[in-house]
Amino acid sequence: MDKTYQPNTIEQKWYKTWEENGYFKPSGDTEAKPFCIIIPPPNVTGSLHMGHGFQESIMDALIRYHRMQGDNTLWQVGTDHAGIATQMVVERMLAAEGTSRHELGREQFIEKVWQWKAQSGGTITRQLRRLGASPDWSRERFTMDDGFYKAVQEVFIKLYEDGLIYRGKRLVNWDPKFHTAISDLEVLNEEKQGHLWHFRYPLADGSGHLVVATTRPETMLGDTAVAVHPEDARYRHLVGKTVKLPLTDREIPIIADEYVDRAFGTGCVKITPAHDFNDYEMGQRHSLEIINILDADANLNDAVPAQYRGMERFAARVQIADDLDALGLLEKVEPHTLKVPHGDRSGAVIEPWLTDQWYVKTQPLAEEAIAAVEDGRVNFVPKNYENMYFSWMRDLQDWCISRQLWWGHRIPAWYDNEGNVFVGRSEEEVREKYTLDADVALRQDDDVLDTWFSSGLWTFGTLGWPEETKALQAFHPSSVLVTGFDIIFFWVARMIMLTLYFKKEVPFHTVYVHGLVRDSHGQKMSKSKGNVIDPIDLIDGIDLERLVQKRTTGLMHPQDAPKIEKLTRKDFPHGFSAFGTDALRYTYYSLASTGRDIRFDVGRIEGFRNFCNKIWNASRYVLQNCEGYDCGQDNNGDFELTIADRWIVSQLQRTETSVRQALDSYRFDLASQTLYDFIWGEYCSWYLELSKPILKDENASNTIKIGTRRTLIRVLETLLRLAHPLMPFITEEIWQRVKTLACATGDTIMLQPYPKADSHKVDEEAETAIAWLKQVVEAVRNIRGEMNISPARKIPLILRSGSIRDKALLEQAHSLLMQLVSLEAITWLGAGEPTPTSATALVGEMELLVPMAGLIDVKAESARLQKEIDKLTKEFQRGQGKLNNPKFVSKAPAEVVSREKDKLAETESARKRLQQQLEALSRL
RNA sequence: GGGUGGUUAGCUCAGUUGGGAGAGCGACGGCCUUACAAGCCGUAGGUCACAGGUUCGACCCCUGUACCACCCA
Repeated sequence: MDKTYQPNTIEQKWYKTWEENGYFKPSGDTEAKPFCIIIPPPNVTGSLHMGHGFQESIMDALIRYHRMQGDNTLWQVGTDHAGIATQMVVERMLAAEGTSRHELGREQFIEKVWQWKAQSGGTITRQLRRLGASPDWSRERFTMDDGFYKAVQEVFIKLYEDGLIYRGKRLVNWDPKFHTAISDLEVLNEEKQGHLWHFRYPLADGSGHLVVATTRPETMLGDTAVAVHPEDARYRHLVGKTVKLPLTDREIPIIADEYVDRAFGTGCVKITPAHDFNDYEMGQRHSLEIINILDADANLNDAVPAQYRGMERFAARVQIADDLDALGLLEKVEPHTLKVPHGDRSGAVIEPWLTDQWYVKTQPLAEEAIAAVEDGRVNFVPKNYENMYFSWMRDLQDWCISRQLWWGHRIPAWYDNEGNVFVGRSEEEVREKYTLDADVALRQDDDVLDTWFSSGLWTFGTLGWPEETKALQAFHPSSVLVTGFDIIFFWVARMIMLTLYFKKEVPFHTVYVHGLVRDSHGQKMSKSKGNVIDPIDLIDGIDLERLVQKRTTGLMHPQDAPKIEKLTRKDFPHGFSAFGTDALRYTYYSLASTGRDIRFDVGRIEGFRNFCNKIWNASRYVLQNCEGYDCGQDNNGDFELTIADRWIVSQLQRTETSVRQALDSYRFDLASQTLYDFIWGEYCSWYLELSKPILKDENASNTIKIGTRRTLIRVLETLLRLAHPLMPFITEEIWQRVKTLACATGDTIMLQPYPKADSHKVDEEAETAIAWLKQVVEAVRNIRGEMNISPARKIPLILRSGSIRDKALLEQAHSLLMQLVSLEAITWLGAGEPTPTSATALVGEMELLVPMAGLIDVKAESARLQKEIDKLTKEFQRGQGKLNNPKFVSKAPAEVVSREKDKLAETESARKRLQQQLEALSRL
């Protein structure tokens, strides 16, 4: 093995092997438990960001964990056509080429999109492979492939036939940039500083005026009423009268409605049913006229007086305010903060606009979907997301599913010239179904479906539905959905609704919700902030100049480049070294505590790269000492286990239990921590060191040496399997080298059984023995360290006042101790023998003495002792305070009290001994 | 305005039935020790946001406050 761990040389090699050998496919074992994860489909033309990296790493850990447990495991993979996002990208490309989709026409445009997909569609799946993700690539799906389109059609038609999809003219959220309707969820409300204008509307009878307050003066041209609260004494007498709407020749009524907030503005509001959701509702209640004054670009249309026609909406706002002012109708303008709706993709200010759209009636679907979570058929992890889900589901509006886009699933509906609607799989089927003559002209709906409509069918659509396939039978419902909280409404809720309706079962049993990946300062990663980290750069490494370049090119606001460059140079003065996939994945896991966002700190990935290196080198040590030797491969051979062997095996059992427990409860952070502690803290730091004296000892028996090698190699082999779901590459690379020595068979670690604790191997005797040994070692090391005794220098150790147990333990550990702390001799001081002046430490009742002659400075040792004594004194006082409290003694459980008493006695005894030692030193 | 999560070492974070505050990174001191300097050994550093309450005992449970983040209206 190379001396240093080089991830790049092993990762791609193993991935290729795995994929070529079909290891990612389900075992197909129908007796085994099924385990299935359906990937949240990334945008087909997208590229991997930190959020993906995190999410895919979690899924892969679960998949590998279950696969190793022998489950019939499927990770279903696929990509999403991402309607708006993809169309936007292609339109931008066309614009750069000086053309547009309208010039190309629908068919050619869609052809262009497919070309773009063919060209850039492989990026994300290639990157998934770099992460070590192990989905069954042979089953890869795309939301626009033929089979999936069939599922989408079936669902649309069935819902339509069942009366759950309808077409209607309503106010929708209109995106004037993309010229499409969008759903409520795709609208982001941003707080903005604006104004509140107060305008006078003259009463038609000439008896005065009303003052209305509005944030959107331009819509006044579409006002069809003025509303006041029915109990508002200021205005009650005016209800039923009319006002003359300024700038127009219309008279509009004054109405009373509970919805009016008396405290807002003047308590009089203008009502524009065509351009405000609340006003629309009120218009319905009062049968008001609806006057649409905007066109698809959100410019004023021909329904307004001539001088405003064609005017841009925000220009019109200023103009109308000015004109009213000129007429003396502007009473005042106040600063006002308001929520302005924006399209999540376009960023354009959204207009409520009256159009014909398709809707899903959600309430009947929601009821069952709520019940499924209430009764535990679907569980959220962490649990508190269920409340978020409930509160949204209980207040669900109908879902607008039509989009005025070209890229997507075209709505399977046709119209005749009279505007009658026919829904079916194709024009032919529609003609047959509705017995339409050949001479009836039919035209298909131009719109496509919301991308989330098709994503909603993802769990069963990818498995072959509407065919009753074997995969569908075996793997649906899926086991776990791994997703971010941000798409619980967009996707999770809709999947639950649609799947329950069509499959009569839930799409998944568990929803694991992870947090957002942020930068180390807690900022969201975004191109415009220039703080994006590309996971691939962490794997392969990138130098500072290339990183700066990457972050500062293609910016929406090029003027930010210097700021971004400065920040980048400050945060990452050396760019990133090539940390490798395993280190990256391990970092994700270590940060994956539930219910909070994660701040990605590059310092941590370095630590885990070092951890990989540690495993690498430990394995080198083990192999050096095992290859070519008898490691007990012959299970019947003679071998003998030392206390250290029994101890590490015992610790391994406990680690196996904890890691499994952590993975079963989605605590990847705890799993990674537990493994790290065991591998580095116990196996490497202690066990490998403990093995050295034995393997080097020429007097040690062969059976003991075999036992040690056997333990070295078998514990290593086991921990590789234990770690494999988290760090697939390095574990495979090393496993291939150790498997034979450890008597494992098989072609890949991927398909080995996942380690399971054997409670018979838990050995408390060995654990106490090694715990004692560690205490002694640490006490001597402390003296060495504090006294600056060179590690190379051998020192004598004298023991005094030990118990029979101490003596027995020493007997057992004598030679190990000699080596571990580099001693020249260990001697027991007999009763009455003179004590040399020494540095002192305590292990229980036993005193450790390191004679000072030539080694130790009295002053330094006195200071060290004093520090120890101070610590003990504090502890003593704490304990004494507790025990002096009669309430504690009478009310606390007896075992707590007695533990406290023992502790106090120990502390006091230790303190006294050290005190004596200190006094002895001061007499010198 | 309603809701959720958070506040623990300089930084990033653990801390599950309430009973002596932990890790990694960073800092400081010492080591090229035959697996590993991407390492080893040692050390320092915390009124667990604040204020009350419950309790013999609170980082943990309850109430309130402040600040941060996010969701919804």
